[in-house]
Amino acid sequence: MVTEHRPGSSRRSERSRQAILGATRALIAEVGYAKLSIEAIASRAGVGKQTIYRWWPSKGAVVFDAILALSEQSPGEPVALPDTGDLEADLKQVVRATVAEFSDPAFDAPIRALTTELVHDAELAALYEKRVAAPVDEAKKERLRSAQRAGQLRADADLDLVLDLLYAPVFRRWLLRTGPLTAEFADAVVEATVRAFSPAAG
Amino acid sequence: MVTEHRPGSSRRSERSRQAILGATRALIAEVGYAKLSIEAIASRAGVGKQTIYRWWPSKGAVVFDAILALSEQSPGEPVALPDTGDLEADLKQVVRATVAEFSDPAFDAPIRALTTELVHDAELAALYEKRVAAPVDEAKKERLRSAQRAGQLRADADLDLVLDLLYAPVFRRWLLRTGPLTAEFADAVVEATVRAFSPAAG
Amino acid sequence: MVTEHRPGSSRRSERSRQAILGATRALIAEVGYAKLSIEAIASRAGVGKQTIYRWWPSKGAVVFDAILALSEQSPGEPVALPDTGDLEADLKQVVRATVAEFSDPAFDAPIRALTTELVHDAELAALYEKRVAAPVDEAKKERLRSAQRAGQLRADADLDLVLDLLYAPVFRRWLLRTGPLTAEFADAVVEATVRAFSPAAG
Amino acid sequence: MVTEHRPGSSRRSERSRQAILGATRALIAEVGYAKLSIEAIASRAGVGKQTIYRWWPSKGAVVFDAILALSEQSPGEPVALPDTGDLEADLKQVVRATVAEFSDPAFDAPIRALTTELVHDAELAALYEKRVAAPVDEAKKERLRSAQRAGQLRADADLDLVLDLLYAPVFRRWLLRTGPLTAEFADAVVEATVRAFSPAAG
DNA sequence: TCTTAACCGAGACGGTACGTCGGGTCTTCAC
DNA sequence: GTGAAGACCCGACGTACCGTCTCGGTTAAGA
Repeated sequence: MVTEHRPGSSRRSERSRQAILGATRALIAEVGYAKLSIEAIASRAGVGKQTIYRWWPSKGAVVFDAILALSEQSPGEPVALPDTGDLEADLKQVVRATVAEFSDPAFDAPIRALTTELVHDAELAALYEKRVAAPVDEAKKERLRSAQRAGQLRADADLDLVLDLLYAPVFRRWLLRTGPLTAEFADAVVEATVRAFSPAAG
Repeated sequence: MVTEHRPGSSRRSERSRQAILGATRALIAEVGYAKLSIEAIASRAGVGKQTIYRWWPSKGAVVFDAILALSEQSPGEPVALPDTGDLEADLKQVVRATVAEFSDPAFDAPIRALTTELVHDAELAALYEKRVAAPVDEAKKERLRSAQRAGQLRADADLDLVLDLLYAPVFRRWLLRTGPLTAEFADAVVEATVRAFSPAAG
Repeated sequence: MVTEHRPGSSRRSERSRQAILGATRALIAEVGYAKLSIEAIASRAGVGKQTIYRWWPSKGAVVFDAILALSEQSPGEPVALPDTGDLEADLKQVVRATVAEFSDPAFDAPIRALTTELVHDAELAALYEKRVAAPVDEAKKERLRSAQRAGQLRADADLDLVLDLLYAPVFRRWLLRTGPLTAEFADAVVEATVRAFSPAAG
Repeated sequence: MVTEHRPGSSRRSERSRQAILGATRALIAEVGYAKLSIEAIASRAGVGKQTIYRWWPSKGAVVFDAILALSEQSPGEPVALPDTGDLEADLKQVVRATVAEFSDPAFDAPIRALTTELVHDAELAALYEKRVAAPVDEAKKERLRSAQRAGQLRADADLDLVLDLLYAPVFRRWLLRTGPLTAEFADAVVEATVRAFSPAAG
């Protein structure tokens, strides 16, 4: 993957590809990202090293695909967020979900690994933005636009900024462990953000 | 360092220590964090590898000290933030300064390196929190308390939350390159945050 | 080849066969025998690897055929040696020719390669003996028998021994570079051998 | 070795050196020269690969040293050949000994390996000539000179030529397996050679 | 004339070994 | 007596080839 993967169009072995991605996920969980080696992935997957080097340019790219293969959206199937009409309640639900995901030990190690890759590889980061983040962000913005139409959010609010205010604090507390990452914290962030962009204010 | 460094109290060679930290900084800038090696540091510093292993437990710890040695506060000398009486203006000044620092190419590579270490090493992260972040955060909170006393900020505002709202968006945009990191962005974040915790609101 | 090659009797592509043998000779000359690889032969010959593996059992066998294809006798056409009636002069001529062949740089590398194969592969050596050496040796012995009839050589001389005395010193000097390989040396070897088996002596 | 080995003068580990040479000899006997790998030598010797690469430039050089370490003369202790006064009998004894050595399966594989190296590496061949062959040849020539003084050998005989006639046939039969390698063959070669250079003849 | 099966170029695959880099430990020697 | 120098064992790197195995695409027998 990394670039598009076209099933059936090449002689690439789908069996090997899945074995590699699976072994990569297993090893990240077992030994951590820093001690992950191509050699161990190949061995665990029952695959020659060359088969990895043939299809991925770097260890980071393998990790990237291994993790994305888990969360990849079915193409064309748009992400949908709850829209009960109550913006604050809906946002609390999704931010709490994010907090819960970050708190799940099964996700922690791989996502840290992925994040490390993105920090040091701008190209990979751009690909991640395009393939994963953008669709999700668009869904979130759509919910915010719905709130704008309902008069629950300033009409002139910069939606990228709103998303930053909502998610960056959660992301940073998780990444750097600078404070407790709880549902209460999620709620407080949402409340503050909604307040900041309330039509009544200002 | 990492643990306390007591100048003069041991037989440790200060000359070697400085050479190692300097070589580390130079190499991070030259070859990047990923390709930084203890051997290269020792060779560049004109030092035996053992001299590094004797005093630091890991490569991360060396990098940590190398970067901290640059920004270390003189002990006992508290950080002071501007307090003109205008909270929003004062905050814009300090957040803009943060943005400027992140935008400086000379700081970018080493800070990314340090951040990567903190992400994967909770112990180092705690030390960083204690030695670097806490004093600065305390200074920022002091400015916020001053604003509370002046009636420019809600008296019951959770100051940790306020700091998260102020700094996390900047940090995340820098780390993941998810959007432009400009003075305008800094201003917008400050305005939104101040609005969220304005005494008039809610 | 190695075993018989029957042109026309199979679907084997003569074009591919020639391309493989030619590429093998070219590569032995270019990179030497030690660095010769099947992949390189296939690539140079514009041939799939399988086509080589289909028809030859080992790299040695390909090299063997590649070199033999150069020197192969037309079947049925016996080798003939000069027979002027003067044994010593005739032998000097053929041993000098052998020395000249060994001294030709174009022959040196391939013959060393072939010799290495024969040293380590008894089966190939037997085949070489049968296909190449035996006919030539028989021609040489015929000349010696002629000399016996002419009373220039002991009637009871062991002809295999005579040939060993004549050729082994030249072969060894060439292979191990233990001394100068000149026409004078060839002459000296012939003179000593003829003397050793002179009817007058003993 | 290969170049001089100066015990005690460097930090080189004699224990590792001996383990490597021993493992090399064992593996040549077990799997043959063609399948001998540096990796296997290192593993068997309980040594890092780098320790081999640090001290030897090639696999051939290791093999060379491994075999030479067996036959190396004590420096200063000259080789002595039998001198009973009967040249032919004495020569038969030493050539028979050579035949016996070649026939010993324990020597066959390693000496073939060494010979292959010498064929393809002129530098190594020169070193072998200087370190091993020359002293032995000199001893043989001394015996021949003794025979010259005793009137059993032509005074003007080229001793290098005599040695070639004596040893090359044995060497070639062994290397290429072109005929039986027996004590009778050794005797016949000696008899012919002695005859060729008999003072009475010519 | 039309199958049809062997042969072909191509190259992916699971592997072994290469020669190099660097990790962290341990020893030696010069200052 | 410290500390630079660097040898040591080890693990992993990324590459080259090994010999096997499909893949489609000719191509030449024989039906």
